[in-house]
Order: sequence, then C-alpha cells, then structure tokens
Amino acid sequence: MKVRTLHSWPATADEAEAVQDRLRPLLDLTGSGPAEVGTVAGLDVSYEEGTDRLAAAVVVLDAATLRPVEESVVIGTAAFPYVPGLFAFRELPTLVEALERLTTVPDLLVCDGHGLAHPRRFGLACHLGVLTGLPSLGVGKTRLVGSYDPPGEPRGSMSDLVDAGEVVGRVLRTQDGVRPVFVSAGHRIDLDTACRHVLALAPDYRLPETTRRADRLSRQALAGPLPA
DNA sequence: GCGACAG
DNA sequence: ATCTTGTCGC
Repeated sequence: MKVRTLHSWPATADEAEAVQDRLRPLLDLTGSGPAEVGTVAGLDVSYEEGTDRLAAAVVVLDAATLRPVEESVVIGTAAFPYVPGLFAFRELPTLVEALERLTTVPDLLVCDGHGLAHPRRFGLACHLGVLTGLPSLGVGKTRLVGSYDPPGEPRGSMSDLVDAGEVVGRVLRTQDGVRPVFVSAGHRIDLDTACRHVLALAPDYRLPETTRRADRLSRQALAGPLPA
C-alpha cells in the first residue's frame, strides 16, 4: 500500500514537536469508526540490545477468525533518540516501509503505543493513521499521560483515562485479573469502537493477537540471518 | 526544586 | 525496548 510522507524528518526535539503540532489538525476524530472491518493490522518493533538496529513487523489478520492473511518485516535503524512524547519518530520510517510492502490494505491499524493519550494528542497511532489515511488505534502497556481509577477485575471492565480535564483514552482489562492496557483513538475511530475492537482481538491473552503476532515476527526477524 | 516519563 | 533468577500462584 501507499503511505504519504507529509513532512521532512526532524533533526531536533523542537522540530519533532512542531511536526506533531502541524499534523494534529489532520486527524479525523468525527464518526464512530470503520463500518466494516474485514482485516486488522498489528504493528510492533523489536530492538537489538546496544545498537540502534531494529525490526518492524506488520501482521494482517482476518478480523473474524484472527487468522493471519499477510505479513511484512523490515530491518532498520532507530531514526531518533528515545524521548517520551517523541517515541514515534524512532520507529516510523521502518514501520512505514513495512506497511508499504503490504499487498493488503487493512481496515484498521492496531499500534503498540498511544494515540490521543499523548501530551500533544498525537502519539504513534495518530501519526500512522494520518500518514496512511487508515483508521488506527493505540494500545499501550503502560501510561504516558492521564489519571484513572482502577477498572474492575473482570475482563471487559474499563475506566476513563483523563488528562488536563479531557478523556484521552480508556484503561481496559482484557482478561480477568491481568494488568489493564491503555487504549486510545488514533485516526478515524472513536474510543468506544476502539475498545470494542481491542477486546475482540484479545480473547485469550492480555495483549491483542495483532500485537502478539507482530511482536513474535519482529523478534524472529532480529534473530534471523544478518545481511551479509 | 522534585518526580514522571509510550517503546 | 532489553538485560535477568527466583518466586508466587493456579
């Protein structure tokens, strides 16, 4: 599939923040979300210790059966230092390349990291949504911003994630008794629809099958034969 | 000034 | 993200 560029690569943290502020208005936060989701793509990145070598993986699943229909992995390098709030710039170039090698155009992107639950309301999920034009959502394993009350213990329990007085995401328990995940909208989807999809994608484990599969793929790619 | 801080 | 032993719980 094709992915737009929309901006030059930032050289400094200030420039990176400026990019986020400039792309932020391009977000489509109206409407409830994709009408029909046939395929869902999961994205994840694994890093090699000590170096800036990484592997970005995209796995497309059939939304109904959760069976993989296409995979894509690309070895690359971290394109930015890790700075909370600017995390997306590390993985974006390699993730985009992996997406571009995809034959299937997925109906939804499930990203590892936050969407609107971000200090400037433009996390990785928002960024990828705008660049691809596809509906996207973020699933974070830990909090970046916001406060919340602990959700109930049963699977499906949730509570609002609130930052600066606004609901930026939801804390969702995907399995009985496990640590909850942080779900936020990225692009062209609302929070309720996002949570509904994440729950459906996580029938057996804490993390959605999309990210679990992408995680496995990216790790095996890193371990695999290094290019001569 | 002292914490907090996606992956 | 990644490095790591034992340990608690079902």
